[in-house]
Amino acid sequence: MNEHHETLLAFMQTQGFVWGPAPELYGGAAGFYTYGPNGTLLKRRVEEKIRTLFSTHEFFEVETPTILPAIVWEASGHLGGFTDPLVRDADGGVWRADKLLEEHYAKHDIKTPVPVHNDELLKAIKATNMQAPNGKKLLDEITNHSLMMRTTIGTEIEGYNRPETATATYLPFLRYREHFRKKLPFGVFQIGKAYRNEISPRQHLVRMREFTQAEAQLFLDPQEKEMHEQYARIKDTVLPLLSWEQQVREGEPENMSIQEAMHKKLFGSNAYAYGIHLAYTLFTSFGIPEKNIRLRQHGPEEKAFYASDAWDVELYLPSFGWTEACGIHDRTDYDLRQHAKHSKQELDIFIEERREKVIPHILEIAFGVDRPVFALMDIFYEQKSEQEGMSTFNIPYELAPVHVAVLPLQKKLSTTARNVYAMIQQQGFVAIYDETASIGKRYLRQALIGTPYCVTIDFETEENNTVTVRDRDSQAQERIPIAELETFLRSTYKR
RNA sequence: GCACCCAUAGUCUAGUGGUAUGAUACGGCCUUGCCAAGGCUGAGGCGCGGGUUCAAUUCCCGCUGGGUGCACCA
Repeated sequence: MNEHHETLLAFMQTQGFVWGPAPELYGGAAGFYTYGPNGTLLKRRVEEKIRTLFSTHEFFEVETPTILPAIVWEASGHLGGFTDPLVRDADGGVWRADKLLEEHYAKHDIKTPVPVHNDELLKAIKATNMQAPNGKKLLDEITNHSLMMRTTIGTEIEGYNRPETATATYLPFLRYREHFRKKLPFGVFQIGKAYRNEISPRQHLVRMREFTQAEAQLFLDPQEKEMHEQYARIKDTVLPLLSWEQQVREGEPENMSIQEAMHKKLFGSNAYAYGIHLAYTLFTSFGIPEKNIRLRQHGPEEKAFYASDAWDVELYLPSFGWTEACGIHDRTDYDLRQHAKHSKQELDIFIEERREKVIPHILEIAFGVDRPVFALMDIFYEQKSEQEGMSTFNIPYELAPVHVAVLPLQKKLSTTARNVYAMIQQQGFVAIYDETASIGKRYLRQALIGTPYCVTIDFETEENNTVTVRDRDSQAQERIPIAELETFLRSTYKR
Protein backbone atom coordinates (compact mmCIF):
# COMPACT_ATOMS: atom_id res chain seq x y z
CA MET A 1 0.00 0.00 0.00
CA ASN A 2 1.45 3.36 -0.89
CA GLU A 3 1.91 6.20 1.53
CA HIS A 4 -0.64 8.36 -0.25
CA HIS A 5 -3.31 5.74 0.30
CA GLU A 6 -2.52 5.45 4.02
CA THR A 7 -2.83 9.21 4.39
CA LEU A 8 -6.09 9.14 2.48
CA LEU A 9 -7.56 6.44 4.74
CA ALA A 10 -6.75 8.49 7.84
CA PHE A 11 -8.32 11.54 6.18
CA MET A 12 -11.51 9.71 5.27
CA GLN A 13 -11.89 8.32 8.78
CA THR A 14 -11.04 11.40 10.80
CA GLN A 15 -13.06 13.80 8.67
CA GLY A 16 -16.24 11.71 8.63
CA PHE A 17 -16.13 10.60 5.00
CA VAL A 18 -15.83 6.81 5.07
CA TRP A 19 -15.67 4.43 8.03
CA GLY A 20 -15.11 0.72 8.15
CA PRO A 21 -15.07 -2.06 7.27
CA ALA A 22 -18.47 -2.17 8.95
CA PRO A 23 -19.62 -3.24 11.46
CA GLU A 24 -16.58 -1.90 13.30
CA LEU A 25 -18.04 -2.75 16.72
CA TYR A 26 -17.79 -6.42 15.83
CA GLY A 27 -14.46 -6.40 14.04
CA GLY A 28 -15.87 -5.65 10.62
CA ALA A 29 -16.77 -7.69 7.55
CA ALA A 30 -14.59 -7.23 4.49
CA GLY A 31 -16.18 -5.34 1.64
CA PHE A 32 -18.68 -3.24 3.60
CA TYR A 33 -18.21 0.43 4.40
CA THR A 34 -20.19 3.20 6.07
CA TYR A 35 -20.31 6.69 4.62
CA GLY A 36 -20.11 9.23 7.44
CA PRO A 37 -21.93 12.58 7.29
CA ASN A 38 -19.44 14.30 4.98
CA GLY A 39 -19.00 11.24 2.76
CA THR A 40 -22.75 10.89 2.39
CA LEU A 41 -23.10 14.53 1.39
CA LEU A 42 -20.30 14.14 -1.15
CA LYS A 43 -21.82 11.00 -2.62
CA ARG A 44 -25.22 12.69 -2.88
CA ARG A 45 -23.68 15.53 -4.84
CA VAL A 46 -22.11 13.05 -7.24
CA GLU A 47 -25.46 11.31 -7.62
CA GLU A 48 -27.12 14.64 -8.35
CA LYS A 49 -24.60 15.18 -11.15
CA ILE A 50 -25.58 11.80 -12.57
CA ARG A 51 -29.28 12.65 -12.38
CA THR A 52 -28.77 16.02 -13.99
CA LEU A 53 -26.71 14.73 -16.90
CA PHE A 54 -28.83 11.69 -17.71
CA SER A 55 -32.09 13.62 -17.32
CA THR A 56 -30.95 16.36 -19.67
CA HIS A 57 -30.15 13.67 -22.24
CA GLU A 58 -33.68 12.29 -22.09
CA PHE A 59 -33.13 9.36 -19.82
CA PHE A 60 -35.80 8.83 -17.17
CA GLU A 61 -35.04 7.52 -13.71
CA VAL A 62 -36.60 4.31 -12.44
CA GLU A 63 -36.24 2.32 -9.24
CA THR A 64 -36.62 -1.45 -9.30
CA PRO A 65 -36.33 -4.17 -6.63
CA THR A 66 -32.85 -5.21 -5.48
CA ILE A 67 -33.98 -8.79 -4.81
CA LEU A 68 -35.34 -10.90 -7.64
CA PRO A 69 -36.28 -14.57 -7.95
CA ALA A 70 -33.81 -17.09 -9.35
CA ILE A 71 -35.58 -17.36 -12.69
CA VAL A 72 -34.55 -13.81 -13.58
CA TRP A 73 -30.89 -14.64 -13.04
CA GLU A 74 -31.15 -17.88 -14.95
CA ALA A 75 -32.50 -15.88 -17.88
CA SER A 76 -29.84 -13.18 -17.62
CA GLY A 77 -27.06 -15.75 -17.56
CA HIS A 78 -25.82 -14.80 -14.08
CA LEU A 79 -26.82 -18.13 -12.57
CA GLY A 80 -25.88 -21.50 -14.00
CA GLY A 81 -23.13 -21.25 -16.56
CA PHE A 82 -21.44 -18.30 -14.95
CA THR A 83 -20.57 -19.66 -11.56
CA ASP A 84 -17.05 -20.84 -10.74
CA PRO A 85 -16.44 -24.55 -10.19
CA LEU A 86 -14.52 -25.01 -6.94
CA VAL A 87 -12.74 -28.01 -5.46
CA ARG A 88 -11.59 -28.28 -1.85
CA ASP A 89 -8.44 -29.89 -0.50
CA ALA A 90 -8.07 -32.02 2.64
CA ASP A 91 -7.04 -28.89 4.55
CA GLY A 92 -10.13 -26.90 3.62
CA GLY A 93 -8.39 -24.82 0.96
CA VAL A 94 -10.51 -23.88 -2.03
CA TRP A 95 -9.32 -23.94 -5.63
CA ARG A 96 -10.76 -23.16 -9.02
CA ALA A 97 -11.25 -26.66 -10.46
CA ASP A 98 -11.10 -25.61 -14.10
CA LYS A 99 -7.97 -23.52 -13.56
CA LEU A 100 -6.16 -26.37 -11.79
CA LEU A 101 -6.85 -28.73 -14.66
CA GLU A 102 -5.96 -26.09 -17.22
CA GLU A 103 -2.58 -25.52 -15.57
CA HIS A 104 -1.98 -29.24 -15.30
CA TYR A 105 -2.74 -29.75 -18.98
CA ALA A 106 -0.51 -26.85 -19.94
CA LYS A 107 2.37 -28.13 -17.83
CA HIS A 108 2.19 -31.63 -19.30
CA ASP A 109 1.42 -30.42 -22.78
CA ILE A 110 -1.92 -32.24 -22.88
CA LYS A 111 -4.15 -30.96 -25.66
CA THR A 112 -7.48 -32.23 -24.24
CA PRO A 113 -9.99 -29.42 -23.69
CA VAL A 114 -11.03 -28.73 -20.10
CA PRO A 115 -14.59 -30.07 -19.54
CA VAL A 116 -17.33 -27.61 -18.72
CA HIS A 117 -19.67 -29.74 -16.62
CA ASN A 118 -18.82 -30.40 -13.00
CA ASP A 119 -18.96 -34.21 -13.06
CA GLU A 120 -16.81 -34.47 -16.17
CA LEU A 121 -14.43 -31.92 -14.73
CA LEU A 122 -14.12 -33.97 -11.54
CA LYS A 123 -13.56 -37.15 -13.51
CA ALA A 124 -10.81 -35.49 -15.56
CA ILE A 125 -9.11 -34.16 -12.43
CA LYS A 126 -9.24 -37.60 -10.77
CA ALA A 127 -7.74 -39.15 -13.92
CA THR A 128 -4.66 -36.93 -13.61
CA ASN A 129 -4.10 -37.99 -9.99
CA MET A 130 -3.10 -34.41 -9.28
CA GLN A 131 -2.85 -32.68 -5.90
CA ALA A 132 -3.64 -29.16 -4.81
CA PRO A 133 -0.82 -26.61 -5.33
CA ASN A 134 -0.17 -26.75 -1.57
CA GLY A 135 0.46 -30.50 -1.83
CA LYS A 136 -2.80 -31.52 -0.16
CA LYS A 137 -5.16 -34.17 -1.43
CA LEU A 138 -8.09 -32.90 -3.48
CA LEU A 139 -11.56 -33.95 -2.34
CA ASP A 140 -14.03 -35.80 -4.58
CA GLU A 141 -16.50 -33.00 -4.94
CA ILE A 142 -16.94 -29.88 -7.02
CA THR A 143 -19.12 -27.11 -5.68
CA ASN A 144 -20.10 -23.90 -7.38
CA HIS A 145 -19.15 -20.52 -6.14
CA SER A 146 -21.37 -17.75 -7.31
CA LEU A 147 -20.78 -14.07 -6.77
CA MET A 148 -24.51 -13.81 -6.24
CA MET A 149 -25.82 -13.35 -2.71
CA ARG A 150 -28.61 -15.83 -2.15
CA THR A 151 -31.67 -15.23 -0.01
CA THR A 152 -35.14 -16.62 0.42
CA ILE A 153 -38.30 -14.90 -0.70
CA GLY A 154 -41.16 -15.79 1.61
CA THR A 155 -40.66 -19.27 2.95
CA GLU A 156 -39.29 -21.12 -0.03
CA ILE A 157 -38.69 -19.11 -3.19
CA GLU A 158 -35.03 -18.90 -4.11
CA GLY A 159 -34.00 -15.29 -4.61
CA TYR A 160 -30.83 -13.31 -5.14
CA ASN A 161 -29.63 -9.83 -4.39
CA ARG A 162 -28.93 -8.25 -7.73
CA PRO A 163 -25.26 -8.37 -8.77
CA GLU A 164 -25.92 -5.49 -11.16
CA THR A 165 -28.74 -3.02 -11.55
CA ALA A 166 -28.94 -3.41 -15.34
CA THR A 167 -30.84 -6.70 -15.46
CA ALA A 168 -33.42 -5.32 -13.05
CA THR A 169 -33.76 -2.25 -15.26
CA TYR A 170 -34.59 -4.33 -18.35
CA LEU A 171 -37.40 -6.31 -16.76
CA PRO A 172 -40.19 -3.71 -17.04
CA PHE A 173 -39.64 -3.56 -20.82
CA LEU A 174 -43.33 -4.02 -21.65
CA ARG A 175 -44.19 -1.16 -19.26
CA TYR A 176 -41.59 1.07 -20.88
CA ARG A 177 -43.03 0.24 -24.28
CA GLU A 178 -46.40 1.63 -23.21
CA HIS A 179 -44.97 4.50 -21.21
CA PHE A 180 -42.84 5.74 -24.09
CA ARG A 181 -45.77 5.22 -26.51
CA LYS A 182 -44.23 2.41 -28.52
CA LYS A 183 -41.50 4.57 -29.95
CA LEU A 184 -37.77 4.04 -30.11
CA PRO A 185 -35.35 5.23 -28.99
CA PHE A 186 -36.07 5.73 -25.30
CA GLY A 187 -33.78 5.83 -22.30
CA VAL A 188 -34.04 4.96 -18.63
CA PHE A 189 -31.53 5.09 -15.82
CA GLN A 190 -31.24 3.79 -12.30
CA ILE A 191 -29.06 4.48 -9.28
CA GLY A 192 -29.09 1.81 -6.60
CA LYS A 193 -27.39 -0.87 -4.62
CA ALA A 194 -25.87 -4.02 -6.09
CA TYR A 195 -24.26 -6.94 -4.31
CA ARG A 196 -21.38 -9.21 -5.27
CA ASN A 197 -20.03 -11.84 -2.94
CA GLU A 198 -16.38 -11.29 -3.87
CA ILE A 199 -13.99 -13.94 -2.63
CA SER A 200 -11.58 -11.37 -1.30
CA PRO A 201 -12.60 -7.74 -1.65
CA ARG A 202 -9.74 -5.26 -1.50
CA GLN A 203 -9.01 -1.66 -2.42
CA HIS A 204 -11.54 0.00 -0.15
CA LEU A 205 -14.48 1.61 -1.96
CA VAL A 206 -13.19 0.40 -5.31
CA ARG A 207 -14.30 -3.16 -4.71
CA MET A 208 -17.02 -3.71 -2.16
CA ARG A 209 -19.51 -6.51 -1.62
CA GLU A 210 -22.33 -3.99 -1.42
CA PHE A 211 -22.01 -0.94 -3.62
CA THR A 212 -23.98 1.69 -5.46
CA GLN A 213 -24.33 1.30 -9.17
CA ALA A 214 -25.64 3.77 -11.71
CA GLU A 215 -26.53 2.89 -15.25
CA ALA A 216 -28.24 4.42 -18.22
CA GLN A 217 -29.89 2.20 -20.79
CA LEU A 218 -30.75 3.39 -24.25
CA PHE A 219 -33.21 1.21 -26.16
CA LEU A 220 -32.62 1.54 -29.91
CA ASP A 221 -34.03 0.37 -33.18
CA PRO A 222 -31.12 -1.75 -34.51
CA GLN A 223 -31.58 -0.15 -37.91
CA GLU A 224 -31.48 3.36 -36.47
CA LYS A 225 -28.11 3.33 -34.79
CA GLU A 226 -26.97 6.33 -36.79
CA MET A 227 -28.62 8.99 -34.60
CA HIS A 228 -27.51 11.68 -37.04
CA GLU A 229 -28.73 14.64 -35.07
CA GLN A 230 -26.98 13.76 -31.82
CA TYR A 231 -23.90 12.52 -33.64
CA ALA A 232 -23.50 15.81 -35.48
CA ARG A 233 -23.28 17.60 -32.15
CA ILE A 234 -20.50 15.43 -30.74
CA LYS A 235 -18.46 14.27 -33.73
CA ASP A 236 -15.71 16.87 -33.32
CA THR A 237 -15.17 16.26 -29.62
CA VAL A 238 -11.65 15.01 -28.92
CA LEU A 239 -11.34 12.08 -26.51
CA PRO A 240 -8.34 10.30 -24.97
CA LEU A 241 -8.72 6.88 -26.59
CA LEU A 242 -6.59 3.89 -25.72
CA SER A 243 -7.51 1.45 -28.46
CA TRP A 244 -6.86 -2.27 -28.23
CA GLU A 245 -4.29 -1.86 -30.99
CA GLN A 246 -2.41 0.70 -28.91
CA GLN A 247 -2.56 -1.56 -25.85
CA VAL A 248 -1.05 -4.43 -27.81
CA ARG A 249 1.91 -2.30 -28.77
CA GLU A 250 1.97 -0.80 -25.27
CA GLY A 251 1.24 2.67 -26.54
CA GLU A 252 -0.35 5.67 -24.91
CA PRO A 253 -3.92 6.91 -25.35
CA GLU A 254 -4.36 9.06 -28.44
CA ASN A 255 -6.37 12.26 -28.45
CA MET A 256 -8.73 11.73 -31.30
CA SER A 257 -11.96 13.26 -32.50
CA ILE A 258 -15.00 11.02 -32.43
CA GLN A 259 -15.32 11.35 -36.19
CA GLU A 260 -11.75 10.14 -36.65
CA ALA A 261 -12.39 7.24 -34.28
CA MET A 262 -15.41 6.28 -36.35
CA HIS A 263 -13.29 6.31 -39.51
CA LYS A 264 -10.83 4.00 -37.78
CA LYS A 265 -13.77 1.75 -36.87
CA LEU A 266 -13.04 2.03 -33.13
CA PHE A 267 -16.77 2.41 -32.48
CA GLY A 268 -19.38 0.21 -34.09
CA SER A 269 -22.06 2.84 -34.57
CA ASN A 270 -22.86 6.51 -34.17
CA ALA A 271 -25.09 5.56 -31.29
CA TYR A 272 -22.22 3.84 -29.54
CA ALA A 273 -20.02 6.89 -30.10
CA TYR A 274 -22.80 8.93 -28.52
CA GLY A 275 -22.72 6.63 -25.47
CA ILE A 276 -18.95 6.98 -25.17
CA HIS A 277 -19.25 10.73 -25.36
CA LEU A 278 -21.96 10.79 -22.73
CA ALA A 279 -19.92 8.65 -20.33
CA TYR A 280 -16.86 10.83 -20.77
CA THR A 281 -18.91 13.99 -20.24
CA LEU A 282 -20.34 12.49 -17.08
CA PHE A 283 -16.95 11.84 -15.52
CA THR A 284 -15.67 15.31 -16.38
CA SER A 285 -18.87 16.74 -14.87
CA PHE A 286 -17.83 15.19 -11.55
CA GLY A 287 -14.90 17.56 -11.61
CA ILE A 288 -12.34 14.81 -12.15
CA PRO A 289 -9.42 16.41 -14.04
CA GLU A 290 -9.09 15.40 -17.69
CA LYS A 291 -5.59 14.10 -17.14
CA ASN A 292 -7.06 11.52 -14.75
CA ILE A 293 -9.53 10.15 -17.31
CA ARG A 294 -9.02 7.91 -20.31
CA LEU A 295 -11.12 5.56 -22.41
CA ARG A 296 -9.84 2.04 -22.91
CA GLN A 297 -11.09 -0.44 -25.46
CA HIS A 298 -11.67 -4.03 -24.38
CA GLY A 299 -9.63 -6.72 -26.07
CA PRO A 300 -11.34 -9.66 -27.77
CA GLU A 301 -10.71 -11.89 -24.72
CA GLU A 302 -12.09 -9.66 -21.99
CA LYS A 303 -15.15 -8.44 -23.86
CA ALA A 304 -18.31 -9.67 -22.13
CA PHE A 305 -20.24 -12.40 -23.90
CA TYR A 306 -23.17 -10.11 -24.65
CA ALA A 307 -21.34 -7.05 -25.92
CA SER A 308 -20.54 -6.13 -29.49
CA ASP A 309 -18.72 -2.92 -28.57
CA ALA A 310 -16.99 -2.46 -25.23
CA TRP A 311 -14.90 0.36 -23.78
CA ASP A 312 -14.20 1.42 -20.20
CA VAL A 313 -13.79 4.81 -18.67
CA GLU A 314 -10.67 4.51 -16.55
CA LEU A 315 -9.66 6.89 -13.79
CA TYR A 316 -6.15 7.51 -12.58
CA LEU A 317 -6.23 7.07 -8.80
CA PRO A 318 -3.09 8.14 -6.93
CA SER A 319 -3.75 5.22 -4.56
CA PHE A 320 -4.21 2.46 -7.12
CA GLY A 321 -3.17 3.73 -10.56
CA TRP A 322 -5.44 3.41 -13.60
CA THR A 323 -8.69 1.85 -12.45
CA GLU A 324 -11.80 0.80 -14.32
CA ALA A 325 -14.68 3.06 -13.40
CA CYS A 326 -17.36 2.65 -16.05
CA GLY A 327 -18.29 0.27 -18.81
CA ILE A 328 -19.96 1.33 -22.05
CA HIS A 329 -21.46 -1.66 -23.80
CA ASP A 330 -23.54 -2.25 -26.87
CA ARG A 331 -25.45 -5.21 -25.44
CA THR A 332 -27.35 -5.68 -28.71
CA ASP A 333 -30.62 -7.60 -28.29
CA TYR A 334 -29.04 -10.19 -25.99
CA ASP A 335 -30.92 -9.28 -22.80
CA LEU A 336 -34.35 -8.85 -24.30
CA ARG A 337 -33.98 -12.10 -26.25
CA GLN A 338 -33.01 -13.96 -23.09
CA HIS A 339 -35.92 -12.60 -21.11
CA ALA A 340 -38.32 -13.19 -24.00
CA LYS A 341 -37.23 -16.81 -24.10
CA HIS A 342 -37.49 -17.45 -20.37
CA SER A 343 -40.66 -15.45 -19.75
CA LYS A 344 -42.29 -16.70 -22.97
CA GLN A 345 -43.35 -13.16 -23.82
CA GLU A 346 -42.68 -11.17 -26.95
CA LEU A 347 -40.31 -8.35 -26.06
CA ASP A 348 -40.34 -6.36 -29.24
CA ILE A 349 -41.67 -3.16 -30.72
CA PHE A 350 -43.67 -2.72 -33.91
CA ILE A 351 -42.01 -0.17 -36.20
CA GLU A 352 -44.77 1.57 -38.15
CA GLU A 353 -42.67 2.82 -41.06
CA ARG A 354 -41.24 -0.58 -41.90
CA ARG A 355 -44.28 -2.57 -40.82
CA GLU A 356 -42.08 -4.95 -38.80
CA LYS A 357 -41.44 -6.03 -35.25
CA VAL A 358 -37.93 -5.52 -33.92
CA ILE A 359 -36.20 -6.46 -30.72
CA PRO A 360 -34.51 -3.26 -29.56
CA HIS A 361 -30.78 -3.12 -29.02
CA ILE A 362 -29.59 -1.80 -25.70
CA LEU A 363 -26.72 0.59 -25.24
CA GLU A 364 -25.49 0.62 -21.68
CA ILE A 365 -23.41 3.01 -19.59
CA ALA A 366 -22.82 1.36 -16.20
CA PHE A 367 -20.56 2.23 -13.31
CA GLY A 368 -20.04 1.98 -9.60
CA VAL A 369 -20.82 5.35 -8.03
CA ASP A 370 -18.40 4.71 -5.19
CA ARG A 371 -15.48 4.80 -7.61
CA PRO A 372 -15.78 8.42 -8.74
CA VAL A 373 -16.52 9.34 -5.12
CA PHE A 374 -13.32 7.61 -4.07
CA ALA A 375 -11.46 9.24 -6.97
CA LEU A 376 -12.55 12.71 -5.85
CA MET A 377 -11.20 12.14 -2.35
CA ASP A 378 -8.07 10.45 -3.67
CA ILE A 379 -7.28 13.20 -6.16
CA PHE A 380 -8.30 16.29 -4.20
CA TYR A 381 -7.12 15.66 -0.65
CA GLU A 382 -3.83 17.43 -0.17
CA GLN A 383 -1.95 16.93 3.05
CA LYS A 384 0.54 19.55 4.09
CA SER A 385 2.75 20.01 7.10
CA GLU A 386 2.21 23.01 9.35
CA GLN A 387 5.15 24.81 7.68
CA GLU A 388 3.74 24.23 4.20
CA GLY A 389 0.32 25.67 4.99
CA MET A 390 -3.12 24.20 5.48
CA SER A 391 -4.02 20.67 4.51
CA THR A 392 -7.01 21.09 2.25
CA PHE A 393 -9.65 19.00 0.56
CA ASN A 394 -9.60 20.78 -2.80
CA ILE A 395 -12.89 19.35 -4.01
CA PRO A 396 -14.59 21.51 -6.67
CA TYR A 397 -16.77 24.03 -4.82
CA GLU A 398 -20.11 22.80 -6.12
CA LEU A 399 -19.39 19.25 -4.91
CA ALA A 400 -18.23 20.23 -1.42
CA PRO A 401 -20.16 18.38 1.32
CA VAL A 402 -20.73 21.53 3.33
CA HIS A 403 -21.53 24.77 1.51
CA VAL A 404 -20.66 27.27 4.17
CA ALA A 405 -19.51 27.57 7.77
CA VAL A 406 -20.66 30.29 10.14
CA LEU A 407 -18.04 31.33 12.68
CA PRO A 408 -18.30 33.99 15.39
CA LEU A 409 -14.93 35.61 15.88
CA GLN A 410 -15.51 35.32 19.60
CA LYS A 411 -18.08 33.49 21.64
CA LYS A 412 -19.68 36.70 22.82
CA LEU A 413 -20.87 37.15 19.21
CA SER A 414 -22.70 33.83 19.21
CA THR A 415 -26.26 35.22 19.29
CA THR A 416 -25.75 37.25 16.13
CA ALA A 417 -23.85 34.36 14.54
CA ARG A 418 -26.61 31.88 15.27
CA ASN A 419 -29.13 34.17 13.61
CA VAL A 420 -27.04 34.28 10.45
CA TYR A 421 -26.61 30.51 10.64
CA ALA A 422 -30.37 29.96 10.91
CA MET A 423 -30.97 32.26 7.96
CA ILE A 424 -28.48 30.44 5.73
CA GLN A 425 -29.96 27.06 6.64
CA GLN A 426 -33.44 28.27 5.80
CA GLN A 427 -32.16 29.39 2.42
CA GLY A 428 -31.39 25.74 1.72
CA PHE A 429 -27.63 25.61 2.13
CA VAL A 430 -25.75 22.93 4.03
CA ALA A 431 -24.14 24.93 6.80
CA ILE A 432 -22.03 24.29 9.88
CA TYR A 433 -21.87 26.43 12.99
CA ASP A 434 -18.63 26.36 14.96
CA GLU A 435 -17.66 28.57 17.89
CA THR A 436 -15.06 26.45 19.65
CA ALA A 437 -11.29 26.91 19.35
CA SER A 438 -9.43 29.80 17.72
CA ILE A 439 -10.68 31.28 14.48
CA GLY A 440 -7.63 29.91 12.66
CA LYS A 441 -8.26 26.39 13.87
CA ARG A 442 -11.84 26.66 12.67
CA TYR A 443 -10.74 27.82 9.20
CA LEU A 444 -8.51 24.75 9.05
CA ARG A 445 -11.35 22.45 10.08
CA GLN A 446 -13.40 23.72 7.18
CA ALA A 447 -10.52 23.50 4.71
CA LEU A 448 -10.08 19.85 5.72
CA ILE A 449 -13.60 18.96 4.62
CA GLY A 450 -13.48 21.21 1.58
CA THR A 451 -15.97 23.86 2.70
CA PRO A 452 -15.63 26.66 0.12
CA TYR A 453 -16.76 29.61 2.27
CA CYS A 454 -16.42 30.64 5.88
CA VAL A 455 -18.72 33.44 7.02
CA THR A 456 -17.19 35.19 10.02
CA ILE A 457 -19.28 37.29 12.36
CA ASP A 458 -17.15 40.03 13.90
CA PHE A 459 -17.73 43.19 15.94
CA GLU A 460 -18.50 45.17 12.84
CA THR A 461 -21.41 42.84 12.08
CA GLU A 462 -23.36 44.23 15.00
CA GLU A 463 -22.71 47.80 13.84
CA ASN A 464 -23.56 47.57 10.13
CA ASN A 465 -24.95 44.08 9.37
CA THR A 466 -21.99 42.97 7.31
CA VAL A 467 -19.93 39.79 7.57
CA THR A 468 -16.69 38.63 6.06
CA VAL A 469 -16.65 35.72 3.63
CA ARG A 470 -13.42 33.77 3.39
CA ASP A 471 -12.73 31.90 0.16
CA ARG A 472 -11.15 28.47 0.61
CA ASP A 473 -8.75 28.54 -2.33
CA SER A 474 -7.60 32.18 -2.31
CA GLN A 475 -7.91 32.46 1.49
CA ALA A 476 -9.01 36.03 0.79
CA GLN A 477 -11.75 37.66 2.83
CA GLU A 478 -14.41 39.93 1.48
CA ARG A 479 -16.86 41.98 3.50
CA ILE A 480 -20.45 41.80 2.33
CA PRO A 481 -23.86 42.74 3.78
CA ILE A 482 -25.80 39.87 5.37
CA ALA A 483 -28.66 40.65 2.97
CA GLU A 484 -26.44 39.76 0.01
CA LEU A 485 -25.19 36.42 1.38
CA GLU A 486 -27.84 34.35 -0.33
CA THR A 487 -27.13 35.80 -3.77
CA PHE A 488 -23.43 35.36 -3.21
CA LEU A 489 -23.77 31.69 -2.22
CA ARG A 490 -26.37 30.99 -4.88
CA SER A 491 -23.87 32.00 -7.57
CA THR A 492 -21.72 29.01 -6.58
CA TYR A 493 -24.42 26.51 -5.76
CA LYS A 494 -26.92 26.37 -8.56
CA ARG A 495 -30.02 24.45 -7.66
C1' G B 1 -9.47 -18.85 -1.18
C1' C B 2 -3.74 -19.88 -1.09
C1' A B 3 1.32 -17.91 0.47
C1' C B 4 3.98 -14.18 3.15
C1' C B 5 3.71 -9.80 6.33
C1' C B 6 0.88 -6.78 9.86
C1' A B 7 -2.85 -5.27 14.13
C1' U B 8 -1.43 -0.33 20.71
C1' A B 9 -6.62 6.11 22.12
C1' G B 10 -10.47 9.23 16.57
C1' U B 11 -5.54 9.44 13.77
C1' C B 12 -0.25 8.43 13.81
C1' U B 13 3.16 6.18 17.08
C1' A B 14 6.89 4.29 21.67
C1' G B 15 7.20 0.06 24.54
C1' U B 16 6.80 -4.24 27.92
C1' G B 17 5.72 -11.52 30.69
C1' G B 18 3.64 -7.55 36.28
C1' U B 19 -2.33 -3.38 32.00
C1' A B 20 1.35 1.41 28.50
C1' U B 21 5.02 6.49 25.65
C1' G B 22 4.46 10.64 22.87
C1' A B 23 2.29 13.63 19.10
C1' U B 24 -2.08 15.19 17.00
C1' A B 25 -7.26 15.45 17.13
C1' C B 26 -11.44 16.02 20.73
C1' G B 27 -14.37 18.26 25.42
C1' G B 28 -14.47 22.20 29.47
C1' C B 29 -12.72 26.92 31.60
C1' C B 30 -9.73 31.31 30.89
C1' U B 31 -7.46 34.19 27.19
C1' U B 32 -7.95 35.60 22.12
C1' G B 33 -9.75 41.12 16.41
C1' C B 34 -9.52 37.05 11.48
C1' C B 35 -4.14 33.32 13.74
C1' A B 36 -3.14 25.26 12.49
C1' A B 37 -2.07 31.67 18.75
C1' G B 38 -1.47 30.86 24.42
C1' G B 39 -2.56 28.91 29.63
C1' C B 40 -5.07 25.46 32.89
C1' U B 41 -7.75 21.11 32.71
C1' G B 42 -10.60 16.63 31.21
C1' A B 43 -11.81 12.25 28.74
C1' G B 44 -9.83 8.36 25.60
C1' G B 45 -6.21 2.59 23.88
C1' C B 46 -3.36 -2.91 23.68
C1' G B 47 -9.21 -6.33 17.45
C1' C B 48 -11.92 -11.10 19.17
C1' G B 49 -11.63 -16.17 21.29
C1' G B 50 -8.73 -20.03 23.36
C1' G B 51 -3.95 -21.96 25.35
C1' U B 52 0.84 -21.60 28.25
C1' U B 53 1.92 -18.90 32.99
C1' C B 54 1.30 -17.02 39.76
C1' A B 55 0.54 -13.16 35.96
C1' A B 56 -0.44 -12.23 28.66
C1' U B 57 -1.06 -6.10 25.36
C1' U B 58 3.65 -8.94 25.12
C1' C B 59 4.69 -16.07 23.91
C1' C B 60 1.61 -20.06 21.09
C1' C B 61 -2.99 -21.47 18.24
C1' G B 62 -7.54 -20.12 15.87
C1' C B 63 -10.74 -16.24 14.10
C1' U B 64 -11.60 -11.28 12.30
C1' G B 65 -9.63 -7.14 9.78
C1' G B 66 -5.64 -4.81 6.74
C1' G B 67 -1.34 -5.01 3.14
C1' U B 68 1.50 -7.53 -0.95
C1' G B 69 1.67 -11.51 -4.75
C1' C B 70 -1.48 -15.39 -7.12
C1' A B 71 -6.59 -16.39 -8.05
C1' C B 72 -11.35 -13.83 -8.43
C1' C B 73 -13.85 -9.06 -10.07
C1' A B 74 -19.57 -12.28 -15.25
